[in-house]
Amino acid sequence: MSKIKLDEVDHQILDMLIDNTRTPFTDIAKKLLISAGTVHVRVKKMEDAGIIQGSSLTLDYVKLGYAFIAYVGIYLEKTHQTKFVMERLNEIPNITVAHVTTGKFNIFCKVRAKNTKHAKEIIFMIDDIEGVSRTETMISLEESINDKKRLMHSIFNELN
Amino acid sequence: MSKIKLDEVDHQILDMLIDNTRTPFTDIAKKLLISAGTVHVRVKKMEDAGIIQGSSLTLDYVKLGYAFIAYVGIYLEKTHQTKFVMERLNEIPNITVAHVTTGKFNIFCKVRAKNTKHAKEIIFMIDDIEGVSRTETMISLEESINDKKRLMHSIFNELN
DNA sequence: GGTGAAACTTCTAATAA
DNA sequence: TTATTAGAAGTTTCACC
Repeated sequence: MSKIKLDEVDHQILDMLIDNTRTPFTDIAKKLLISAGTVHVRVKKMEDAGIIQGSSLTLDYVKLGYAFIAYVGIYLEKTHQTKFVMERLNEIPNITVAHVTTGKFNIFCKVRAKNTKHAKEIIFMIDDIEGVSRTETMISLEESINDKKRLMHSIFNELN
Repeated sequence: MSKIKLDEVDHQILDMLIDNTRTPFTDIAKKLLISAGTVHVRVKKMEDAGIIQGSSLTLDYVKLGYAFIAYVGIYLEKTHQTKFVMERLNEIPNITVAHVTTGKFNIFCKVRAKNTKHAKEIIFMIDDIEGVSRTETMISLEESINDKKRLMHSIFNELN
């Protein structure tokens, strides 16, 4: 939790690990002309500081039969039960992320499903949550994910 | 790219790796009462099949000074230059994901920024893209990310 | 398919600079 | 803070089920 200043070496380490978390520390060390022990200490420091929260696999959901993505905007009834609805949304595994938002919608979430029929079921589940007045669905026809590295580079350049 | 059937063992392996990609194969092997060699072969199989696309770090963007999230709905001009606009969006590192959608908006994207002022700059950049007619911003006041594991369990139970 | 062991590679913590 | 080093630990291959 302590404050931490990332230097160019930390940046390079993150840069390699963000692409492949299993990159051997010895490889990183070789490339950065430092020792593997140093890489180890640096990574640990960033973990302890909470900058690195963890690591996860990137799975191909399309190959797993989940090719359908939609965003659902949720309008709540006047008696805003935002917290309650957010909790219910979190119980649906197919809702990968939910946001309380300003603007048109009160809540906004991303749905991942097998197909249209399956998505319909999930959207009906959302409609059925107490406090939800109406929903508006936007179906994704094409998804383009930006490389995490690019945001990181942008962040890092500003931190200097 | 070949078809692959995931069994319970594969599922358990993914289950452990999705939480921490550096979980030693020996640990997984111990827990599943199989050999480390088997874990290795299974993981490789899933990588070769493309189910596992890769691994990445989860960074704490708030700690990195990027606490602002917004979704931006984009209306295009009649002469839909969807592809062109998507490409321009992908050049902005702060746009983490963009979707071509049905519904109100033509394109829909997620913006990660330092603060309101910074977000404004990014939204202006979007507005300035040729072919963009108008944008509508929804600021996230609260983000709730669902555990990847839960979607995976749901997917896996259906695959049986 | 899986195993177990060998050979190889990597990690990690202690010591030293 | 960083480097070195050496023992511990993990990975990967392969001959054999």
